[in-house]
Amino acid sequence: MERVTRSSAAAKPSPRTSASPRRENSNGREQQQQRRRDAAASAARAGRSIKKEGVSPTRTGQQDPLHDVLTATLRGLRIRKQLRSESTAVINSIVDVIFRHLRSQKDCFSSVERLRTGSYYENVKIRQPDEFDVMLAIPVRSVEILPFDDEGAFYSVAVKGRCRTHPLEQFVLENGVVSANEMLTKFRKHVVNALKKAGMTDVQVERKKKGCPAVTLLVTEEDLDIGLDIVFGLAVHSSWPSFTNDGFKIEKWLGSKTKKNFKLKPFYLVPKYEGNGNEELDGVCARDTWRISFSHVEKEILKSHGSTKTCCEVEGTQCCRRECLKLLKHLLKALQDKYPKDLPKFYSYQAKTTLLHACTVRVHDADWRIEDLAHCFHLLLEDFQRYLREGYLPNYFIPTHNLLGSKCSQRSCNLLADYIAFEQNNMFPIFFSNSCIRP
DNA sequence: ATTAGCTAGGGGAG
DNA sequence: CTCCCCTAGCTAAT
Repeated sequence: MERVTRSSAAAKPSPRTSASPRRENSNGREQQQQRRRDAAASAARAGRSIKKEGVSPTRTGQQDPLHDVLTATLRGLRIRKQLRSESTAVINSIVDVIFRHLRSQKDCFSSVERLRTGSYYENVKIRQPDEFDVMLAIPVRSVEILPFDDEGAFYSVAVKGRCRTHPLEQFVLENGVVSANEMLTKFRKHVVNALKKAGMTDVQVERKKKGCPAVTLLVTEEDLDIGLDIVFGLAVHSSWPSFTNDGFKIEKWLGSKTKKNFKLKPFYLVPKYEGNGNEELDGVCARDTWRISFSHVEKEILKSHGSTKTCCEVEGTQCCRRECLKLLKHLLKALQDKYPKDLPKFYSYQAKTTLLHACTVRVHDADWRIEDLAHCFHLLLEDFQRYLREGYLPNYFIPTHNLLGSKCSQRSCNLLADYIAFEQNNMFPIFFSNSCIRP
């Protein structure tokens, strides 16, 4: 464990409670901040004087080697500022070209809205700025949404009253449903045309993948390959499907007023299906169905994730919710790299969902203090292992939708749980393997 | 549509 | 470590 020692010596935990503000305009403000710094320092001293107890990571873990390991790991996961600048510049210019092109169309695509979603824009992207998700969604009203599967994840869309002037009319099939497949194909053509018109020949368009709601673009920037998912979607302005009624339990965490406001917002449907697309139900083909998405809500609650408004603000207490998610994502990725045969079908959305469930149970900011990172991460891993052993991880919004569904066998779930347990019990040796350390 | 003010986060200087 | 500055993204006023 020589490496652990070396690394923990290098990493000094720095509670953000003692971070200074950017500007200090007045003396009163300065004094106030000095008082806060003093308080933080004395709290840290008190923490250090508490004796270590028990086997699980201690709270107030400043003296805990595990805390140092995790802090050092998080440091290594940070995205370099320069890389960030370079990649956002190129990504933004591409998205801009596509967005403007769509807005200038004569069809329904002229009303698309741009939504930056996914981990990069949620500030939980790790290591490299190499994956971007942008959803371009058409707002729709007067449509009827019918569940396509038992779990409530997939839906078909029909235009109410078959009105001739409905913007989606050109994509309505004989059976009355709006064809996800045809809309995605048209969307794809628009994207390709936009890039061609702008002369962006260095942007590769990835082959269409069955059941994938995005046009994936590949950009090579210096020594970094960037994947840009342009996700197509419908923004449905009507009440959320009843399958959401037992999910999204944020009342105790973020409050019922917050929840009510979220439920006034639209939900999204993306052209996505499972299987080969030919399965039919009530005359609707799977390839013409949509999967529900709440990525706008996920982004917003990850950004303002505190039960108090001041969580993580300079004036407030610092929490480790996002840090826990970064670590879990990183652990999952590292294990997948190490055991590619065993763990093919896991993805970071499962990690995000695990965190959302954890926030729903451990609702207070005090349950996630940054000093308790090791303890909080420990609990999150316990949660994740429990879902894996049960073979059931409910979608945060649609609890009947199992994110460890058919594609994740119970065998691979158990294996992943075993690997996680081993890492947890051995100070995460995988965080010290070559692939996890930045040169 | 443009712009100014704000926050989160990286990182450089000392 | 502290202090300070920079950038990207977002929001709301104009």
